[in-house]
Amino acid sequence: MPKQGYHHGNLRQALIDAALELIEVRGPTGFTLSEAAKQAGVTPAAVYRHFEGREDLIAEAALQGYVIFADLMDAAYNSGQPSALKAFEATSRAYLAFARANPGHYIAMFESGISVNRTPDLAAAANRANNVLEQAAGDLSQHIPAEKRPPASMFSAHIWALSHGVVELFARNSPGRASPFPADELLESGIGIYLRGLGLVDPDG
Amino acid sequence: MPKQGYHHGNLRQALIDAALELIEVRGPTGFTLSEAAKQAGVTPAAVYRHFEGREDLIAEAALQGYVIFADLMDAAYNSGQPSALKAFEATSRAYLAFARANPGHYIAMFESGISVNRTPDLAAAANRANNVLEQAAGDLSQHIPAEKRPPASMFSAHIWALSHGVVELFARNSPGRASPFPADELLESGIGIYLRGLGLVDPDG
DNA sequence: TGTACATCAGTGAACGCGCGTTCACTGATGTAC
DNA sequence: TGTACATCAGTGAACGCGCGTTCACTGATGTAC
Repeated sequence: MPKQGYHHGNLRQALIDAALELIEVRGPTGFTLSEAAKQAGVTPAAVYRHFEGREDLIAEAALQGYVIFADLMDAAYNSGQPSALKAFEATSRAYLAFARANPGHYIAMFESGISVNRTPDLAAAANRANNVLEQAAGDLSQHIPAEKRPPASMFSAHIWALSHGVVELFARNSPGRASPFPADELLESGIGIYLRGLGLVDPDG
Repeated sequence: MPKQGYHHGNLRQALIDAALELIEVRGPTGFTLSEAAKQAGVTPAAVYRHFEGREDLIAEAALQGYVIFADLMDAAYNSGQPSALKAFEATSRAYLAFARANPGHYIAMFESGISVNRTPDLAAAANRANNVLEQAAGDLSQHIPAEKRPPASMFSAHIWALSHGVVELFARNSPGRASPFPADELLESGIGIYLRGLGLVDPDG
């Protein structure tokens, strides 16, 4: 239970939460440190007790995002085991679900311009998420004859790009850009066709 | 030939060009009207002779982008005729080529937060580009048996999303995110697999 | 061709604003005895 | 349990800055006669 009064109790996390909300609403660069402080009920100067500055606050928000993201992907992967196909499909669904449920995190991670190599922590968290997807793709590609099997990293890059594109163009309400189909349906069907192209699902499915 | 001296001659376009350069370098929100004016060799106040303000300048840059984009897509589509497959593949390649050659335009169009419905001109230009891709997808899908044929708009949304994802994640040097493969190779192979999944190209290709 | 004048694209100074960051400070908390 | 004191998370005032926008103006351009 957070303490009250002069000392905030958990200002650090409150600032991150405020930042996430503002990033979601105002966009990655519309976000201001001062406003985040205000929203947390605190003077802008107080932020400097917990972060080195504006960039550091955003980076921390992104880091928490990557951790949640990697955990989600990992859980999804495991939930589909031992079927390589089910595991793979679950991770794809987890990608979209994460972007939906955590738009602030998603923006901080992918649109804020924060380098993933800013800190070792951040790079590690980002890598962990990437590795889950690559693992899922690798498992699945074992079912393709070795001589016509694309590298797992290419496979996973395709899926990542398709997922990211669906999120950016059709899942967030891009100003003025109407989605022709629900994002999850679009992603699911796209991946289905792609997997058929790899010979991994029934052509008459 | 532009005039010289007190009167600039073609300040309007010079401002748009400066904006495009700055948007490319500084990002969609890092761009400032004052800096664009400075780069065009003019006082910030002069901008208001040609645009209503900052937003209007960005919107104009986006509009020019959509026009170029639609023209490119259209030319690519025609270049592949009468083969539906060639026309389709050419439009996909044109997408990536445009993003590569016109990063400022691309950002103004897709990442600046400018609504595509801001003006009728803008909406029309955006629609024209979209229609080319949808047309190409529609032509191609005629080769799929009608009962297992996805709607052309879904088909084109898949390709658009994949292209956009490749551009965002792997074509621009996303800070700290190394591309596992060249972007064009990634897009080409991804689309190849997708088309195979639709039964539109030789499974042993 | 030369002059008078209207047009209008630019200037430059000023504005109010919110930003990120710094600093000396203060007052609440927690610990030692 | 009570008191003295160290710690440290917050305050609030101040800073310099660049922003977008406005305004009255000026001087170059182009046209009418």
